[in-house]
Amino acid sequence: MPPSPKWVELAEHLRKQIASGDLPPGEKLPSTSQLCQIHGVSSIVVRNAMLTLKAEGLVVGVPGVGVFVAER
Amino acid sequence: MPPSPKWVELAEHLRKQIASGDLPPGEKLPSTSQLCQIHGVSSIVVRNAMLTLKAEGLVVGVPGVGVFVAER
DNA sequence: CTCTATTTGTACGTATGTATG
DNA sequence: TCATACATACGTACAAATAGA
Repeated sequence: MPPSPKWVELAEHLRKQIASGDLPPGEKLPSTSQLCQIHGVSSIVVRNAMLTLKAEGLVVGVPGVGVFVAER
Repeated sequence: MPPSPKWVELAEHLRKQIASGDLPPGEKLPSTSQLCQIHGVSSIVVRNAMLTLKAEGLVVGVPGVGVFVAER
């Protein structure tokens, strides 16, 4: 049972929140710094998770504003 | 016209090679170090490109061996 | 079978640029 | 103009897996 990487777990965590409606479309996610503090991880973990979620089209990053849940 | 990030260009470059058959399924891609040297980029660029391609299911990484083009 | 080299994967830190408010 | 926040980019280290001598 290979332990999942931190960034995978973070990505799945956010994916669940989006799927469950806890994070509705248009909702702003916590900032990178906030996610680092909340989950006790480094920026790389958050970075990789965001990169994956963006590649999946689940979230959209807006520079200077934040990362938002995609509309569809 | 926003200049595409290096890792996006690298990912698209590899994607084209896969789509065109230049890199057939099962083919081994150059190693991370090789890609860094070939394209004159850092490991982060290669890392992000690989992360994206793996998320898309286009390539499969095998630790200790290399990264291969997915079978389908 | 053991040792070593190679390669991928994960992880941390930091700097610069850009865009928004 | 300044503060905030995301995006890109570079460097490095360690662990695990595999192949080859």
